[in-house]
Amino acid sequence: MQGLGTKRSRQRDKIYQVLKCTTSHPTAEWVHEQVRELLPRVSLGTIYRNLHILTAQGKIRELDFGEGIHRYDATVDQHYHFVCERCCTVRDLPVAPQNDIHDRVRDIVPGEIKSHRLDFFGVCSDCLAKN
Amino acid sequence: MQGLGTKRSRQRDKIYQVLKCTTSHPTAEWVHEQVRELLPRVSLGTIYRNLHILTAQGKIRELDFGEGIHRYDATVDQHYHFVCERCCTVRDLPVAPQNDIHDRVRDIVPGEIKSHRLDFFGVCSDCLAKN
DNA sequence: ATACATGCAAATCATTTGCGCAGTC
DNA sequence: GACTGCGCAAATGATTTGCATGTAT
Repeated sequence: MQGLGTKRSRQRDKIYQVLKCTTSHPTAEWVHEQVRELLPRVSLGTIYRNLHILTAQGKIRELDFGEGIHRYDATVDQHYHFVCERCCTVRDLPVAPQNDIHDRVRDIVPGEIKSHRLDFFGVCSDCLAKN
Repeated sequence: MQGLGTKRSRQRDKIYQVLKCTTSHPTAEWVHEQVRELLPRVSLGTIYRNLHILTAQGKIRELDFGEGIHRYDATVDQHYHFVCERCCTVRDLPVAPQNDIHDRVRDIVPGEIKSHRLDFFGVCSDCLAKN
């Protein structure tokens, strides 16, 4: 017994590649559809299993914006998100971590802050243009 | 037909009261247990239906910290949260909205920012004390 | 050869919904 | 009395898991 994710598989390789090659933040379902084009018999179970393995390996990140559906992101360095409330697209924001924010709340936090999560919500330029 | 939430019910009143009287951010399950002590026959379905009605009325807020379970909060003005990674307790942080943060990313956001969400993660003082 | 990975189908788990009855206005 | 809300049980939808078989090392 060596552990999960120790042996390669065509399925996992493809799943990772799909995530690497998109700037959207897909759902497991969408990844499934993409992988299916190369490997028509992949099951959703395999997609989920591998998304978890890749997450555990730190190669991808699992996101959740409170719609009950997980999304996945191959950009693993800390970054923020901008969520369009109209089309639900999620975009990465290339900003350095604003860790000075911790100072603003340190006094009132009953404990030790390790990290934070910052998401912005609004309407993206695409949707603005459609008005 | 006047719409949902137009007629009062003992169940909804109690659900709201339970949320008002706790500083924790309970799950629907926990609310169910509490309400059950007064009304032993309430169903989980009723809890969910009313949590949605109260949310729609703006009397409570539905939260989600990415564990697949919703949590509810009777504090509806904008505020931040501190989540203890060890005991999963969620605490409100009494800080004014830091809307100047918008300025830091406005240039790089492809659209119009309307709001943001900021959560801090770490270890709460209770858990720190247990070491 | 051995342990990990897959496909499939069945199982979970939180949440939602349809329905007939009960409560509120 | 009309319409909303309830309890119950069945349905849903995303995700997980058991199992027999396939595959990488």
